[in-house]
Amino acid sequence: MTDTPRTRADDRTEAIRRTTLELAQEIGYAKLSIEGVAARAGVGKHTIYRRWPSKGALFLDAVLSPQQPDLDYPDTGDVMADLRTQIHHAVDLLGRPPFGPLFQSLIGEAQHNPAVAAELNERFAKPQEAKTVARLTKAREQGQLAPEFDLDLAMSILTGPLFFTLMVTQEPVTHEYVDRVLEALFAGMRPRP
Amino acid sequence: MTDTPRTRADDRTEAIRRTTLELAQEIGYAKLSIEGVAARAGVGKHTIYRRWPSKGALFLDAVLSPQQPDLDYPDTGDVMADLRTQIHHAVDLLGRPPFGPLFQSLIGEAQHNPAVAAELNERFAKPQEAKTVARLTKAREQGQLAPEFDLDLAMSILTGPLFFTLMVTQEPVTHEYVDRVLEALFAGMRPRP
Amino acid sequence: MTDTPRTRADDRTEAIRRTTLELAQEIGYAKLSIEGVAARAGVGKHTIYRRWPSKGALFLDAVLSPQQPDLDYPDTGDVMADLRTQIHHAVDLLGRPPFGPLFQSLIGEAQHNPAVAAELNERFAKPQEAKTVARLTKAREQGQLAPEFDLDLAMSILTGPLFFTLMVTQEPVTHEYVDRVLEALFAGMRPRP
Amino acid sequence: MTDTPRTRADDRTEAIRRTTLELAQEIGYAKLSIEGVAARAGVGKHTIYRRWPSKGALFLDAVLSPQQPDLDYPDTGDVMADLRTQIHHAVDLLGRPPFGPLFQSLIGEAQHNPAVAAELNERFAKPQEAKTVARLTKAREQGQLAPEFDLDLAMSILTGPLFFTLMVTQEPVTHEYVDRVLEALFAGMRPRP
DNA sequence: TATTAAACGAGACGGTACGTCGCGTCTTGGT
DNA sequence: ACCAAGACGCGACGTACCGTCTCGTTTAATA
Repeated sequence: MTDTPRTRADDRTEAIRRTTLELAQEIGYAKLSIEGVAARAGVGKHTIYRRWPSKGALFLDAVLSPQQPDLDYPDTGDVMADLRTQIHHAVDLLGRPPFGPLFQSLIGEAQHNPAVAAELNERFAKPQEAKTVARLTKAREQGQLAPEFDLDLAMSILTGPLFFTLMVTQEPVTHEYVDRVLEALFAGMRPRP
Repeated sequence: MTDTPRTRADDRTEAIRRTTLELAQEIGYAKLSIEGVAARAGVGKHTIYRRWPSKGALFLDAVLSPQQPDLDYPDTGDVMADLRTQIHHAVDLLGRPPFGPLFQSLIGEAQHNPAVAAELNERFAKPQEAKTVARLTKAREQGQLAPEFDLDLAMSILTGPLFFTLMVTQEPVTHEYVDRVLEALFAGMRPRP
Repeated sequence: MTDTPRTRADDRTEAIRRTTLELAQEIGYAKLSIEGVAARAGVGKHTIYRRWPSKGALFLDAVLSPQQPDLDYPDTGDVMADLRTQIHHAVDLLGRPPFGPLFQSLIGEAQHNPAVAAELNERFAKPQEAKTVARLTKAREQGQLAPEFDLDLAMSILTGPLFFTLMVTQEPVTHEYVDRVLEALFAGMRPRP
Repeated sequence: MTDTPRTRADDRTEAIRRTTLELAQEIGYAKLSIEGVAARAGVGKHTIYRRWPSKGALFLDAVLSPQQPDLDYPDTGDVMADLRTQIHHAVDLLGRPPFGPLFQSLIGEAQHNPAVAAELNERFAKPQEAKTVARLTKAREQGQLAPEFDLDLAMSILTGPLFFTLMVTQEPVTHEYVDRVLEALFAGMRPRP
């Protein structure tokens, strides 16, 4: 019966994260400031700097802490269908408010700040990759995937197109679009004999 | 016999762009400031603000102006080989100093600044897509591509994995890695009958 | 039959002076700018700089040109009454809008700008002093003034108190107040035997 | 046993005042800038703006703080002699470097800035007037002054001429000139019977 | 009358300073 | 002893004018 003792420090940490998210959603990451978060949270700036080294780190923690965003894989036995379902979820979460813009800013920040990039990788990309690889491994064992398919490339190939659209062309991504991408990836570009 | 009249204004614009690139390479985009560019270029701040609305816009223009980065497609008749060559070039340009870090920052900035995102699209993504689609169209006509292959997806599928690696996982991208991705894309994930 | 030929240059000069006065009355001397005058007058900045070396000089000219402010002395034969009348006029002109604030700013500017001070002296103070001395000389000859009264001091003594009130204490100056000052100056501080 | 605790804030305030005076004496009030004071004092601009609302207010405080300029009245029993002495002191202080130019600029600034005018009055003109009136009251009681002499006018009449000369004609003021003015004020302009 | 030089409007330009904002560090005072 | 509150040095922001400097375009006086 171990209850989590919820220290005062924990409460404050949580409050700061919550305020950060609120503010970021209201005014955007670019206009977010530690000064503003401290004021809104009723907290001294020192209390923030004691916990996070930079605005980027605070933001990343605020965005990734609340929930490990639910991007787990279903397993219905049909890998193509499961991938489809999962990527639809991903698109819904990452491509739409309220989470979408936060996530977009987070990746933007990672381009300027290596520490943020590293932590983003550790806390988001790698776990996600692990899940993907696990699901694909199973699929391959069941013969639903080409046996020579290179699992190291899984994330790049499956998620890369999605990110490209979200971040470079910045067009809205629909389920239908995702389906077309998935279909193309499965079929391959090479003409069938 | 059209001579380019090279007005004084043009010269200054060029000088500012050049200085911006220099400074960005020395200290990085994050520490770049309009004040700093103005000082180094021996130019009043207003002269910069008269031309570009923000640091991001200036930086984008400085990065994209010098040369339309040479990412044209060769055409040897073998589309797979040509794609390989072109993507190798892209990786060499976008993934390595001096251009790589600049480009990375540029995409990062686009996540915070819609105007930069739009111009990045207009001046970089769309022209590149047009070239890619043109090359693939030809290949499809010659039967080197599955006839049902969806060309609208071309950029996402071909370039997406590359961007994902450069920007999310931020691992170095080798020619060998690109080759494996390309091979997978061509073959498809589906097991061969 | 000399008509004044009113060249275009003269017209422009006049237009700039007029605009300067207008603007000064609207926004105050402190916020007045040559840039603003040029824009309002529909005139290039050069055209102003060609005529006046500084904002102060322009302002002085604009304030003092329109009319030699009518501060002439009446001569009814009674010097005390005439001084009274004249100083009432002076107070009405210098102590009240629209001219009062302009004049106040002008003297303020003269404290920072020697050229303005010199011209203010030449065009305002000295002529005024000449008139005063002339009137007092006549009065002394007619025995209405102590024969040993030192005319060099006339301006300081007669006008000084007025300026002090207008510029240092900046209280409103009434005719009644002026009368009391004049009476005191005439009577002297020394007790009568 | 009250010791003055000399907080850090007090020290900084004093340092800024001192620097302001220094700079003003070196380059003049017109070229003085808050930026310059901050740089010289090794202080952030905000630290100045937190204390004074404008360059004028800072300057006034810097000029008037160091010492209540010693313009007290002696009391030898002879009011005429005492006034003479005091006004000589005033002329020496206000009409000569280093204090003279500062004071002149201060009054100039008061013409543009009502807040400065008000504080100048409060901290300089009114206290000075109080002293003058006190001394004259005593003199009147002792019969050295015309019993009907209007003490409300004292400052205007005694100091006005001095200010007029210092600020409008801007001629140097000598002790001898002051003496002549004083003599005239005592005697009055009216011819003796 | 046609030519030409000057004056002109417009406004770009290198500067300086403005007053504001937020950074990350350091003090202070209250609980 | 910790913490909110916020002062502090600093650096950059974006703006406003300064006084100088091209630009074409009138305008008027000369050839």
